[in-house]
Amino acid sequence: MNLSNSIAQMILEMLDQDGSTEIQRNELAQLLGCVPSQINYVLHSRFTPEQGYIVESRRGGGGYIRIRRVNLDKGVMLMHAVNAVGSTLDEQTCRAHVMNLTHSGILDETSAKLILAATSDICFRALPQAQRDAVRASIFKQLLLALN
Amino acid sequence: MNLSNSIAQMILEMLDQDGSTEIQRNELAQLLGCVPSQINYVLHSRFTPEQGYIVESRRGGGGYIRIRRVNLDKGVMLMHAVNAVGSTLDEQTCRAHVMNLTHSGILDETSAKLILAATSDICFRALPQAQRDAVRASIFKQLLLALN
DNA sequence: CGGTCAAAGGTCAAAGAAAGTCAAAGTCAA
DNA sequence: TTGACTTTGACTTTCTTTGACCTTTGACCG
Repeated sequence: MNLSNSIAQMILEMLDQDGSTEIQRNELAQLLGCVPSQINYVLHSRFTPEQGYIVESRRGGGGYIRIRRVNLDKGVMLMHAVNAVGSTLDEQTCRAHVMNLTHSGILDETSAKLILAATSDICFRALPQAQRDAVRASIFKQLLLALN
Repeated sequence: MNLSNSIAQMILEMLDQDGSTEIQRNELAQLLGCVPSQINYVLHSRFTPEQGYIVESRRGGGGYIRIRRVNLDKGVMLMHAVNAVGSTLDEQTCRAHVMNLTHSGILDETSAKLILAATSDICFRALPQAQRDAVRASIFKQLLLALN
């Protein structure tokens, strides 16, 4: 097997722990007996966002390269939720959806808070009961679409 | 971990007490076994006003360096925006508010997108014109409050 | 007073430590 | 043989560490 594949596999193994790992470029290169920039090549060819990875790094003393696996089907999950909502949506069901997405790691805390705030019944005091759930459904769907 | 991070962490811990701390540059440097100007470096790279800190100091005998965490008046700015909105809010004005808060660094990109989505006219198709601006005002305020 | 001095803290530039870029050379399968 | 993928290494950029030198402040002394 070629060098790049070995490096990729090694990184994959490190990711298996918890979907995230931090490496020292030079150290890893030495361990593998390759040139440091080889690591960059592997990262660019096999750990791209399209392939579901986020790579962050820092230069200088104490520098590092952090690689995280992200949930590739974020878009899919969001669309799923959008499609599950009909033309009306009551507050309880909406909350359930948000919790679901949060647990799946698709919504961060702030986004979840915002969505809950925008779909809370408090916002619709001015409206007759009949219309509240319709507006909530619209807003919820728009919000999810905005995140896509 | 590198020296600068250790220093920063130590300062952060001191700040945890009450959001404000006073250090002696030389003393701290000696404690950490580093050169005193290293402290300045950390202060300049990690405790800037942009990052929500105010650093004051005094030279000479009995000199000191005081570091305070400021609220970057996020709360204040948000409340300001909330108060600026009456019982109705048209889409244009709303957009202006969002842009404003984004520029001030109070809203990140995702939050801004979500707020725009939730207050967009598309969400209120089911409502008569008269009610749209009222609901938008409610939602916008709820959103800002949620961020506080 | 005004001057002097020691005790802080401040500045800056050079050296060091990572990581990033890029283009040239090598490999390999179709 | 060619084109895509790999490998290498020289050079660049960014962040950190260090040390020499500068400025400010307050106390003390004549």
